[in-house]
Amino acid sequence: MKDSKDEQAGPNGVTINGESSAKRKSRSKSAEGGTAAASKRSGRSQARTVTVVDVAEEAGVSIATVSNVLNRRDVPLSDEVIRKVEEAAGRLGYRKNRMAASLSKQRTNELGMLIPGFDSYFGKLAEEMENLAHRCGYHLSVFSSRSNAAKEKRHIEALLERRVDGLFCHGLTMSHDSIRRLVGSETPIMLFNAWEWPTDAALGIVNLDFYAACGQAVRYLQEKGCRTFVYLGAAGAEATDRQRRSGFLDAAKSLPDSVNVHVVEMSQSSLEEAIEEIAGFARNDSAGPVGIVGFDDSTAFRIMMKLVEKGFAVPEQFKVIGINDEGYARDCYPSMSTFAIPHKSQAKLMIEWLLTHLGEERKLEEAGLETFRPPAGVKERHIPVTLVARMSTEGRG
DNA sequence: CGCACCGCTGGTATGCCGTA
DNA sequence: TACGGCATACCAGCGGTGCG
Repeated sequence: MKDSKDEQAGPNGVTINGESSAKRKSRSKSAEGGTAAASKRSGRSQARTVTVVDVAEEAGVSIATVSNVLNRRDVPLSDEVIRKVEEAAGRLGYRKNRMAASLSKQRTNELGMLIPGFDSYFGKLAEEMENLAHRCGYHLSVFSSRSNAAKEKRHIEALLERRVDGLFCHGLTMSHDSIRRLVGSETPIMLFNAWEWPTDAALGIVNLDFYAACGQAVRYLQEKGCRTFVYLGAAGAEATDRQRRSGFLDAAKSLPDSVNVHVVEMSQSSLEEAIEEIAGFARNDSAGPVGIVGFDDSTAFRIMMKLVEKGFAVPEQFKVIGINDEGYARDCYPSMSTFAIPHKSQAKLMIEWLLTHLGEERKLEEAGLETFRPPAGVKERHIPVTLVARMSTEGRG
């Protein structure tokens, strides 16, 4: 569909010298009873930017018609008027004043997003979200907080001061009560990767299902002949770790009693100490290979490389699975099995959920997206992640 | 002097009514 | 039907005014 708003943008700083008659007319009312401050302000704008008033005058139509042409294509308009307004806007280099429009509509068409950092998965997710938001006529501002509660508060305050129409936040470091007090009820907030968060803290929560993934990893390793299972924990990551750890441990409970299950706390021991401990499992526990599930790719990768360096065989003695599907998991040798994160479907669901809530069904449709209304009472959705099997569990083919 | 209150300002969107 | 014209709302800050 043709979008006049995209075409009318002119060179920045295009100005009109001297006032239009419509402008003079509208100003004259206040100027008569005007204050000193008012005349000072009007004197300041010797060169001002192009407004709808100028476009209306240039096109020979009313301001209402300009507004209708540029914003409301559903009102009856002749092709001739549309053409005249679009040409006038183009000639003058008219650029919509978002601040004024927001003031009038009580909508800024701005969305805010808070992520822990721009690296790997979060960067990809933010980029996808920005693309989708743009397609729907929204602008997305993304801030990174490095999981620092004070920084989170500062960024959220800044976004709320900009009157964003909605917020996307990862599982924050700040308390649930703090975010509720901070955001209030006026601004809808979508949480993502917010495990263990109460569902009433947000409009909705979109979580990646790492619990199921870690359970799947255990069963998959069992099928591959593993009799010893190790989870490489990152206790410092709190809820993120707890979700993966409980998925691993709960799945391990359903394994036969003869298997051995261990958790190695990576944050509490050096890499050498961790390798020593893990190597011990291979010697002591069983004749089968040891299955290792890492908290993430980075953790799994460091352990796998160290095992190879020490002369252990991957995947014959140790089978390793990470989480995140970082580029190096594919490119290293042996290539590492991992879980791919469907950041595109996660981003799509979050945008669709929030914009449906904002009543933007039409924009979603125009952008080729769908509306999303969760069933009554449902406020949390899980996005499944996909196992990508590679050499570290499958062998060298 | 300090304070409270009022009116005005910026630019746009939109509803309603009038008119050709 | 296809416009024009007008009024109003939106928000935050500033200046003016009146009062104690």
